[in-house]
Amino acid sequence: MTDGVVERSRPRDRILETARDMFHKHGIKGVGVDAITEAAGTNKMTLYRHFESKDELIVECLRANALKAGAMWETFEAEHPGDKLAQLHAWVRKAAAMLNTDGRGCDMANAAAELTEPDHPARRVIKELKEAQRERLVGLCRDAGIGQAELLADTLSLLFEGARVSVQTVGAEGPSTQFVRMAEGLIVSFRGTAAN
Amino acid sequence: MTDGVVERSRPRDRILETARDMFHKHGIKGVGVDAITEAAGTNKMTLYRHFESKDELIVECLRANALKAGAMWETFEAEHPGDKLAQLHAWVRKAAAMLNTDGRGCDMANAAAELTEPDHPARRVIKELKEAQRERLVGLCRDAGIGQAELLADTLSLLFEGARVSVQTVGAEGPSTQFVRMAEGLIVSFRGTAAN
DNA sequence: GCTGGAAGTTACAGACCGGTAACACCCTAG
DNA sequence: CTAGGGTGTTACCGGTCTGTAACTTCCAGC
Repeated sequence: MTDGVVERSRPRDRILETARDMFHKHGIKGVGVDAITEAAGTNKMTLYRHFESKDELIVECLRANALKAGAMWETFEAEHPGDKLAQLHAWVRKAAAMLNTDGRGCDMANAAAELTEPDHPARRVIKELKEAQRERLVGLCRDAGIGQAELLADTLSLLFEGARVSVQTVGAEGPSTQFVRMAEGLIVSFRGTAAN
Repeated sequence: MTDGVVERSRPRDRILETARDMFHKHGIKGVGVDAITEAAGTNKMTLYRHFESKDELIVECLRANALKAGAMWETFEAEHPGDKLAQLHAWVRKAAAMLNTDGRGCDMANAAAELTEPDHPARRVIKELKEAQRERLVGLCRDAGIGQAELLADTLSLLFEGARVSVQTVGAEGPSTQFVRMAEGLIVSFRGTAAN
């Protein structure tokens, strides 16, 4: 499971999966289409039959990431049915786990750092997906009966985002080790405020 | 003041300044040495007489950035001599101002996102500079008489880091607008705890 | 004015990039 | 068995990248 994702499945799926993995590990500009197709056990022509350009492949990878991340929320609901507060704590634990298992930051944030052209197709997708992500967290906080749900959600989300870049810059032993403590403290503090 | 920093000064300084600006705006892998030297009003040979490689130029740019950021702290001390709490609030205001004036994130974080090779010379420099940055903020919190200075400093720093990536992904009208509110709230909250 | 070093110029090497053309192959649906 | 679409192969295009060689020009200090 290094870079060679060569299970037998349809070429398009292999390319998408391999590209996701390699973009995540080596950055978007750090990976060429040749390297992707080779690792996916196929060739460049096949890639360009399924994706009209590398940029479209990038966009598709980001969407696939978001889809996978969306599935995460469903496990929260499955593990704590109806208990929105427990689901929020599950989110915190899940976020902390990601900090320890993955030294690279958020793919969307990394992509935004790399793709600086203001009209790059990936930028609107990133914005769109990040806003959807925020809506979900806000909804969770609100349903958990927390006053100022937006503020808590935004704070937690900035904290997590910051923790991910911190892991990327100073490593997993830096300030990100305190993430759970910070997040739990915030939740307690916000629970104290009236839910008017 | 777009990309053409061609004031008359020594070529090395012009190259360094121009590279800093262009790396910041377009990303490291998004800028070639030819483009840098042209914008700096010089040529490639001169660049390679002063920097042994692009990687070394990158490292030097990061160090120059940190130097400039270090000067910021001195203005805090100059504007609020001895009043460490006021300096901490000045840091919050300054951070918020950066969120609104600069749509790109932290150069070190962006560089870490782009330069994925684990032994890239820039990575150790980034870690070193980020740790120094943290020490400064921790010191400020401690001198401001705040209990759990490390935890507050880390929280503020993760919040700020997260706000910068948020600006880069969803824009300045997203969650980052709440940064000052979050930060001030945290400071108040930590001031309440005993300084034992 | 002369000299020596810094800076500019041109050309090039070698590698890699994204993307395409033309053609051979294989495998499955009919 | 056959037809046809998906796939593989090879070669190529034009461009860009970092880095270097050889040479000229400029300019300050003596």
